[in-house]
Amino acid sequence: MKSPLNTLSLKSLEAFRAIIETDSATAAAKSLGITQPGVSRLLASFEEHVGFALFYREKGRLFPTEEALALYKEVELTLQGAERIALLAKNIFNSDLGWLKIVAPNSFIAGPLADVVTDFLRLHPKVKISLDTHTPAAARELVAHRSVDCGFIQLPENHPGLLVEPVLSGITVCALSPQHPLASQDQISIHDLRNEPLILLGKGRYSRTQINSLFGQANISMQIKLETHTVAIACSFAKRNLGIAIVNEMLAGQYAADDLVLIPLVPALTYEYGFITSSHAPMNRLTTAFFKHCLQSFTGAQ
Amino acid sequence: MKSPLNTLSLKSLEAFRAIIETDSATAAAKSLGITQPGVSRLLASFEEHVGFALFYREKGRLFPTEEALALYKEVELTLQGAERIALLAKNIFNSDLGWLKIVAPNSFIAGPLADVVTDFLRLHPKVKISLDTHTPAAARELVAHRSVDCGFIQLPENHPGLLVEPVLSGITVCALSPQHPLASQDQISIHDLRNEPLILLGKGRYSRTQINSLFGQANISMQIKLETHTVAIACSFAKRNLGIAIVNEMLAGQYAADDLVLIPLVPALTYEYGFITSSHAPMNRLTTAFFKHCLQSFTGAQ
DNA sequence: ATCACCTTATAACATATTGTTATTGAGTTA
DNA sequence: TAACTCAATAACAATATGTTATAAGGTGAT
Repeated sequence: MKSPLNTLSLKSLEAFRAIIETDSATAAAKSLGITQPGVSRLLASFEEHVGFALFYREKGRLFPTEEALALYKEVELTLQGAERIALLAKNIFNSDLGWLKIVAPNSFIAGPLADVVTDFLRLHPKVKISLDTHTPAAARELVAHRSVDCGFIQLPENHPGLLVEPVLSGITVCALSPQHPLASQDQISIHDLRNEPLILLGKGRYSRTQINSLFGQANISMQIKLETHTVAIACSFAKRNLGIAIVNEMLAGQYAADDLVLIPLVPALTYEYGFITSSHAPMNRLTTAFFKHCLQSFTGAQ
Repeated sequence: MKSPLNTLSLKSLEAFRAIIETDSATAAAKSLGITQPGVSRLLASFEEHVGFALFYREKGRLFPTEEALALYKEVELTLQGAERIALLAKNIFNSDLGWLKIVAPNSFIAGPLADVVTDFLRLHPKVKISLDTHTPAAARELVAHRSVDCGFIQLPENHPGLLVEPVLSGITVCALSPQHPLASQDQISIHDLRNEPLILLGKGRYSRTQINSLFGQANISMQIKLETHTVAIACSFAKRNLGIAIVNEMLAGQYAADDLVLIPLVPALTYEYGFITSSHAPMNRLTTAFFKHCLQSFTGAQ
């Protein structure tokens, strides 16, 4: 015998417990959903394992010995432990448990992610989520090093430690006050923007580069009135007619209202966001469930 | 599935724990004393039971998922529980554990039982014993009703609720002071006791009846000087030369010394003591162990 | 590149465990 | 006595668990 558990089995323990609790092998069999001879033999094998009789047989019935009653407590505890394992496994299987850490741009959280996360938490009531915002560079590292479970980031993205799944794309729009002369057009061309005061954001980022090169190719100089870092701020100044903000429609959508109109820019400039996880280990179940939920929400609701 | 434990087995749990702890299926196999394919399959069956992967396979090796680490704690606790069962069973098997309740006459405890109990406690260090004295009638009932585990009682005994095993017999002796004229004889006949002041005990008990009928048959009247209830008291008066005490040698042996001699009475009158337990249920292991120990001590040492 | 040496997984098979049904024997009850 | 209940056992089927042999992939040293 290498280990004291070699011949011990959970079934024997269950049978033993059931006999103690029902005072009969026949009743135990019923409660376990097996037949009486099965219970008799499971008991015999447990008795053989411990090396002494657990019940004395009298008048064709079973009566627990003192030893059996002494063992019963421990057996009960162990079986409860085993049941906890099964329950925990079930919760994990249903992704009903855990702490999901997500990193995403602030405006992405306030915009497309808000409803998705809300729904996900409703579907998995015991799950906790932490949502943080960092610079794209920091976000990449946090995800790659698995300090967080997943993130959303603007594409393209080719960090070697990341797995990237495109999840959402949107167009670039001009956000402007209804009072603005261009506000009645159903699209705004790049040429319309010549000499218009602009509100731009994301200096140094890919999307900004795209805009820059668009103007460059059309040989139009940009009249930058204000540079900022968030879509919310850009929109709030556009609303005050300080100029025209060039923003991601997906993120600006939440600010469109009576005092702010969004008009597509031509030529179209698409933004694409990706779901990122570490390539060093596969997604855990909760992250996988969240990813699927995102795909469904984004493609279904789009 | 009637129960969540249906396909769960301790072996799977052990394999899972061993893999987590050794970081490899090969090492786990070694630590479990089985082969690596066996471990692989036990793991596969556990993964099938929980319904999701517990390790991800990369570069031909196993790496635990977050889910596996979450389960590990519970698994560890449950296996420790199972090991406690095995340990407890072993202790019970060795009769190393428990509380043994014994009832016996006071002089029997102080006499033959003293060394036996001492030895037994040395052999089973974790065992606790309670030793009580009651009237024979009370002792019978206590044992029969299983308020105590066993007892010693003078035979014959035919209470229907008792199992009786004779364990010890001894002869009747006269206890007297060395100054007494009869003290130099190597035996004392019943006729020698005519007109001798006697110290007798156990009025109404079987052994006293025996003595009475012995004198009756020899047509000798008894000169009873003192009646008492314990051998110790009878001997202490005999020591003071108040008279001759007629006592059980087995019980009086402990008082024999320079100032008290024990001389066999003829015709011989034997005392017999029995070990009694309840006939309503078999002896538990500890009681059985104690009984065997008594038999060995009494027959071996006699 | 090739070789030796790791790893894990799988196939094929032997044995043990765990379930089944049918039956027996013992005890209780009408 | 007949009808019932309970536990044990035999005989068998299915499953679990072990084995050995082998495959497939990664690592590291020639």
